[in-house]
Amino acid sequence: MAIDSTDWAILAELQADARISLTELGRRVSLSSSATTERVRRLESEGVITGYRAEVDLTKVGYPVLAVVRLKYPGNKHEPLRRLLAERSEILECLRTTGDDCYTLKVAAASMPHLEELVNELTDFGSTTTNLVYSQTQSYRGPSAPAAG
Amino acid sequence: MAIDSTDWAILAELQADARISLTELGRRVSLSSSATTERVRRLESEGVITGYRAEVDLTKVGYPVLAVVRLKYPGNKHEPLRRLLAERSEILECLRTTGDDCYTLKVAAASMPHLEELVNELTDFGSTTTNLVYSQTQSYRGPSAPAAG
DNA sequence: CAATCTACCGGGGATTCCCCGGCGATCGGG
DNA sequence: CCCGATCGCCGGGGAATCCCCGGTAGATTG
Repeated sequence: MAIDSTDWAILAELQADARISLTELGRRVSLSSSATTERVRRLESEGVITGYRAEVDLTKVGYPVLAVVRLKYPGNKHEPLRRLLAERSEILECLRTTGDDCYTLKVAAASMPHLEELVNELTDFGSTTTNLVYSQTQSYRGPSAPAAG
Repeated sequence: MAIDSTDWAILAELQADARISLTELGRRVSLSSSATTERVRRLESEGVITGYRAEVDLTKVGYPVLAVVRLKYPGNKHEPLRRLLAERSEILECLRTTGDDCYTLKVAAASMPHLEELVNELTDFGSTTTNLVYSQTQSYRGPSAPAAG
């Protein structure tokens, strides 16, 4: 259950490159491949590692427009919204938060008309605030080991 | 350069599970392993696939508090902020956007005092708006193939 | 039609994965 | 102290996979 420094090293390596072999991973964290395999399997089965994802350049696959949309949704019926999220793969991320704007979404669109269409669909649920993203100063990264203890 | 439906199938599989073997990937997209390998290498070298990341459960590694922080930063000196982003691994994501709040950050903290400390550091740069995240309705996903054309 | 290019397939040696037994350290009880 | 149990780790061997090679079918060009 507890995560020691070796586990953190494994997590760091797999967050940097999830496709290295278990042999290479073991080499980097100074462990045999079988011990490494055992630890990775444990981290997976305990739900510490929830999956391995390829990271795709949105611009190169035809979604050059990235926006943050905040949704103020006064109602209480969240099912239709969930359905929209499932249908619309352009909605990359949806966080339900405290505060006035109860949802914060990250949306990828192929063009401004496409973005407009997406925002229109969201506006059915409440008032929206849309901000275009200039750049991703810090591309997504996962957690790393705490400084001490 | 162009991305056909087979490429999209490969991207979908690798976004679902980036650690499957190239043989298995080829099986799923109905291609030989060598043709699959060639396509994956091309997607990597052209920058379509930018990397492979393990996805980690933040709560299970000691960061149960997730927040969206918007930063209104009137100045023009972005270097100190970039340095903070590099130092502070708790800042998972940082988007520079249009609008009044020119940065939107996603922050993971071990506790409320820890979050307070992080927000304090950000407040050095400008006024902040912090929203705690209840739940991640849509966990992060990448793009998928457009409906038609 | 010949030459060329592209995308694909199949093969074989090197590498890796996966499951097994065994070793050393730690811990609690006799 | 000694024993038995447990845990994490190591090493080994067969099976699967990776990686690089040549070869083939279809499209394009001259």
